Amino acid sequence: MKISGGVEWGLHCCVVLSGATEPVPAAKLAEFHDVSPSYLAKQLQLLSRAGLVRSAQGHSGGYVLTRSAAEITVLDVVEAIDGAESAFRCTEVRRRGPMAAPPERCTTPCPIARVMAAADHAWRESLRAVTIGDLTADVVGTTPPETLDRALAWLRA
Amino acid sequence: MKISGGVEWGLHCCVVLSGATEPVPAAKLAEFHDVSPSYLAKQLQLLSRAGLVRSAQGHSGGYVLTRSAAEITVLDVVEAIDGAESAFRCTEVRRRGPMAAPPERCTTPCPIARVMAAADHAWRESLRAVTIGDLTADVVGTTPPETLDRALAWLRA
DNA sequence: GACTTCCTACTCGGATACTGGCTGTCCGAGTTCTGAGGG
DNA sequence: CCCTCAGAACTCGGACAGCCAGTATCCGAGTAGGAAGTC
Repeated sequence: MKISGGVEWGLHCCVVLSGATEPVPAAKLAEFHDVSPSYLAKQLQLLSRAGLVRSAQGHSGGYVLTRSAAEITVLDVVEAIDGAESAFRCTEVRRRGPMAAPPERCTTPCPIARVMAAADHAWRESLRAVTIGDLTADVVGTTPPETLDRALAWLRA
Repeated sequence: MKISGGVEWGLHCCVVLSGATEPVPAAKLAEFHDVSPSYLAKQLQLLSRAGLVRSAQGHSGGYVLTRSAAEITVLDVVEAIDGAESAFRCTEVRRRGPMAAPPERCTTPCPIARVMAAADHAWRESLRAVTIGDLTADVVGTTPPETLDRALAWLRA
């Protein structure tokens, strides 16, 4: 099991966007994080489709958050990029083979699927409890103000 | 993000093994679940390497649980087959690019990595709370005794 | 000087190749049971 | 009747191809800003 690497990029981009006041182009975000511009563009498109960011075309265009960073959870970003379906998919093994369970016995989900679904739920709830605003506050609280100003100035330039 | 399909097979096999009294060959487990024998053998090898099952070779050999089903957690099986490392891997994006954080500022993990690690921990704890014995008890409690007997007899034959 | 027009440059968006890991398969090494043969 | 031994069948274990999702990339469509020209 491996989560898409684009999730990390998307989260970093959201944190950066939460501090910016003007639209930030994808190319600038890519250079800021030193990652592939083309591939990062794909992740930003996913964020755009999910309605987390809005894109502005043309000169001085770029990406902006559609709502306050405190209103965007980490889970929103993860699901936008990595998909919302559970990592575990029950293939209904119990209905196969010589001892296949009859359909009338399968009204409730397989116990295994239930356990995996519960774990998946716990994972998602944990991610839902944290917002991009929380992440930004953490970064702001542990970084010298002059460094933050330099970064914002670099983004503007 | 997608979990290996072998995890589901491994869990089903552990439940079956918890009810068997004699070693069960991989081929029989595969036929019981109607899955590829060769591929299931691979998953059973992983369980064997993790020390969850013990293999017996030769005539009337097969696999047996090494300890009581109540002593084997679902997490044990998942980690044996899917690996124990976290699904999220921090690539230390903050240390790259023109605004790279200096090493002395990276004594604590990146906030993003911390959030993902916490979610991963919640997921694992949820899986650790359930044992194979719990799963077996669920199956036994919701299946007619005669069906259970037929299944055990089929395994023996 | 102000307005209109056009043009350029910049932006995103979707369509297109490539790669690593999961999926699926195979054959060889080792062990246990069985049966025959001899004492 | 018991023991020994050889054979055969069955088991696991690791090594070998195939396929799909994720990775990485590119070029075209569309738009905002700016400069030039005109009134």
